[in-house]
Amino acid sequence: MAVLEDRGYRSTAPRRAIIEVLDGKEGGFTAEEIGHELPGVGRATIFRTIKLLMKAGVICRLNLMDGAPRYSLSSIEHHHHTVCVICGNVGEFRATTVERLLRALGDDIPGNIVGHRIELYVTCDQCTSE
Amino acid sequence: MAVLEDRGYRSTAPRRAIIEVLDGKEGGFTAEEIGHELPGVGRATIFRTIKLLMKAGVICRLNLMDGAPRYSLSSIEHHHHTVCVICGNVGEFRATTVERLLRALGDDIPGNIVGHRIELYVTCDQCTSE
DNA sequence: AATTGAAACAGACCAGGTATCATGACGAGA
DNA sequence: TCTCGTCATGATACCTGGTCTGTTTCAATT
Repeated sequence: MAVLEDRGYRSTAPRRAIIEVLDGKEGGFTAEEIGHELPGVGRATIFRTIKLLMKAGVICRLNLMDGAPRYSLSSIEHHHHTVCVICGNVGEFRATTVERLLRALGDDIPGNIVGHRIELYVTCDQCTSE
Repeated sequence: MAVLEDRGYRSTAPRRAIIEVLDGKEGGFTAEEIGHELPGVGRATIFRTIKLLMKAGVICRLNLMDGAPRYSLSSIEHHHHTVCVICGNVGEFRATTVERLLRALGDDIPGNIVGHRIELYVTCDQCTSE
């Protein structure tokens, strides 16, 4: 994860620590969680670094069904999310058909589409089997 | 708007006042806005009533691109939203193709889909022309 | 009219996030 | 490797969106 150097950001200890922690988080995470695992790092720094990593495209923000925010590593370029409504686990999926559909939809919708958000709420296999 | 009576909720002055205010809000609104227009009504009551109206299906919650919450009247059954990234104006649209697509997508996605959220971010005609 | 339980209010509280600011760390260039 | 401007940091205060609690009020029954 040479995100920082690659993009000309300073490589500082707190940033490296945060990235290190994120690296192990496959199913999404909250800002709080990070703060909890890195008590030495200031709250503001955590939010600042999250924002920075979002701008860098490394992570993205999404909402649980009740609106609670959650972040997730984005391993692939453009994608959407599935979120388990029980455990909050986040998955990614990609569907070119979705994009094509949205493009087509653009004709029926007033204004210019500049972005979109698609979230599927699921009960994940693990939660279902319990 | 006989939402309250229809659903067996009590018809109280604050609730009626809130519904009255909402009735004029076509382009979405925030809880704060309502509170501002009805200084006599407690903050808690506003949030409670919003929640109640969501449960009743009268309004629904959505997120601006930065995650800020916004509410909007839902005139039609199941629909999705367009949100202007500049003025925050909210529109509705409906596309059965979307639903069909999502159903098809379900096969490729682990877990059971229990809900979804689709938001299109646009620059509305009014904002574009300025 | 009396009762009563749902709903209201005020206000404390919580979570997520931003702004401010003095201090400290990076790292490019000499 | 020293120096110095710039950028990042942590502490803290603040903001916004929303919930919880305890007490009071009021709508709907009796």
